[in-house]
Amino acid sequence: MMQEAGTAEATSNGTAKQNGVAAELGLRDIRSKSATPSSDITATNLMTLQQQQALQVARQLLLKQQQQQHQSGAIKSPKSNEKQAALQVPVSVAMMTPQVITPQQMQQILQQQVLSPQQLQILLQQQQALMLQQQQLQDFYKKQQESLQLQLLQQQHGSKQHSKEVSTQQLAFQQQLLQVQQLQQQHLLSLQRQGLLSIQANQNLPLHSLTQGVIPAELQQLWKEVTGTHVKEEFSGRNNGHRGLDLSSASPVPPKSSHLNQQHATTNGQYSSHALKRESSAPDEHTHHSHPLYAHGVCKWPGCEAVFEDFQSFLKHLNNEHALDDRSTAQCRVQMQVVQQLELQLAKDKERLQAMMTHLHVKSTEPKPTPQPLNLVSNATLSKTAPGASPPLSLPQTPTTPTTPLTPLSQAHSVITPTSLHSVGPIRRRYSDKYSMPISPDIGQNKEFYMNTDVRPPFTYASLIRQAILESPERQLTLNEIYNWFTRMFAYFRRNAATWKGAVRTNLSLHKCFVRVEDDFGSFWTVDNEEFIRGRHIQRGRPRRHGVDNNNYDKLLVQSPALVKNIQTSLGYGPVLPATFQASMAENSIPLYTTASIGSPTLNSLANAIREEMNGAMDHGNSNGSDSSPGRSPLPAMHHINIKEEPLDPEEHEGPLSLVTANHSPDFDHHRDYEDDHGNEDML
DNA sequence: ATCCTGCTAAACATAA
DNA sequence: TTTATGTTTAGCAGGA
Repeated sequence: MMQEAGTAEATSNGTAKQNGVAAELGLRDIRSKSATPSSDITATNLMTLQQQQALQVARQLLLKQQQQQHQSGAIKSPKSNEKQAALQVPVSVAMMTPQVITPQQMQQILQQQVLSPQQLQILLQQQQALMLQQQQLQDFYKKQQESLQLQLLQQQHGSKQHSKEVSTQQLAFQQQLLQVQQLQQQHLLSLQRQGLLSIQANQNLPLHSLTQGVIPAELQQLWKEVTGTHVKEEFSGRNNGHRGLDLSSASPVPPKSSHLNQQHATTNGQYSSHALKRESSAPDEHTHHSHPLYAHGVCKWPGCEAVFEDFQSFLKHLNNEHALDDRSTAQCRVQMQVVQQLELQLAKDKERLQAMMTHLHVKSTEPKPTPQPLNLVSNATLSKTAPGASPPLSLPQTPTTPTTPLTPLSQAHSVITPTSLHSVGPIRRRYSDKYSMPISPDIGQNKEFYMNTDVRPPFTYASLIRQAILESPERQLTLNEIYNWFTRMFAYFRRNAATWKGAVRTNLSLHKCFVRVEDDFGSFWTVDNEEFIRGRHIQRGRPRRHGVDNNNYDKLLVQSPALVKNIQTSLGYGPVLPATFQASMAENSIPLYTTASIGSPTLNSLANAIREEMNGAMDHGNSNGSDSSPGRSPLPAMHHINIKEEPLDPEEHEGPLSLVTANHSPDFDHHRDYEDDHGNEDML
């Protein structure tokens, strides 16, 4: 798996939790058999990883040498399965973690060998003749598929960024870099390999694989050919095999390859469309049993994994099962999209990186329009321990190439100042905490960023939930829809589902601003903006009595859990204050940030108005902004709704405006009224 | 240091 | 019984 689903995600919080459940959501589909550490890499891990990979590559080379010796003479009967197997590991490893191996490293590694580069070159060529062909095909293909799926699903989980010393911006930068590197390296490696391949003699290129790293235009062309020309070709009884698209007609063609190789040699890793075309027109793709769709005796057609004894039967299968029909066409299209997606992603990320680099170098004070988190930088992994790092100045400003994973850090380090951003993301900084700042603008601005980057959004769950609900056409969502929104909008929430889903549920219950409504079709959640403004915090429930404070409460409650509610009730209301007063207290007890809305309706209105304004469009229809509004969110007119929960919560009325309702009887939801206790508590 | 708040885990309840 | 959905509480950690 690209990323260990269950890995205990060190939450910024420190409460390291490991829900093995993890990532069922976004990852569910990714069941690649090969583990790729490509993501979830901490900064430090990166280094070790890098080293390991270097070793792997080196090992790989050694292996090749050995084999070479044994075989004296590069004969390519890819039948030696053991060798294949032997090589398989290193190769795949190298491929799987391309993002860390820079060309320079490769070079270095090569040079470290006992042999001269030239020798190595030769060796490599021969070896490639032996192994790489199939190997590469398979691995690369796998890799492509996996990464694609991964991207589609979770748009790459950048790094995990546990380093708490880095500013959030740095992290964003780092992530960006990683992403780009990943993509670039993928590209690079593929090209590299293909380049190597192309050098060797007597080998025809796995054309199909080429397409995987090719430019969209090329793909387009290809697709055109497939969809358009192909039919004709079929009729003509000729198979101009288009890189794996020739399946329909792929008739066993008599081997003859040398000529083809020539072409490869000329292209040598460079794939001009021209070259591709010429190559593709060569009808002998499967000559050496090296059909791109056939590896290790298995049909590599997406979704197929049929096993075949020999190449012939595979071809038969190919023609029968994967002929040019709707299904195959669709699959092909998907594959193309996959590739295009990758290309696109790469282009995008490159651009983004460029912008970031530029920005950082220029130290421009202006916010860049780049998709990096604008306002706040999220990042959950950052911690305040960062102070040390905060004075970025100190760090060496080593100019580095984007290819080196870590450097960007230092670079970023040196340029990014905490002040440059709205705030240094402490851990998960809640964006909307102290101010009912709508998160929508921020989300909007950084939408793409959050969608693609595995960073924790700096918003509280409550804010996010609210956002999700308000974004919906009906301003109401079922729990499941809320889940979906989370996963859709944030890469971060594509894993550890059990954790955040639980948090979502908890928040829904806990915050008064979320109102559960039932209709004929089930239940859904709406937002009471009024409440949201007032005190989005633990309104709903009992007083917050845990923690250092409120010990008395704890004691009381602990003694008789069963009586908790009663006790609280009596404590809260009875003894202390008149109901009316309590009501007002309740209002006041709401955390300070709501001050504006407490007390006078006027103020509240004002606050509300402001908020409305800030929120812009998204609020319309909801609370009419009136203080006295039933508060109960936008009940959809269409259904028969039935607000289950505290339909007419007393507080509702007290609302901002006041002390009125004081007489909430403990009848309905005792605990609902406990905030009053809370208020009292404060007094106590 | 204290208090407030958000997050997470967990226990528990309930309905499908 | 299992699963999804809700509710409530405890404890931890960050921020003011």
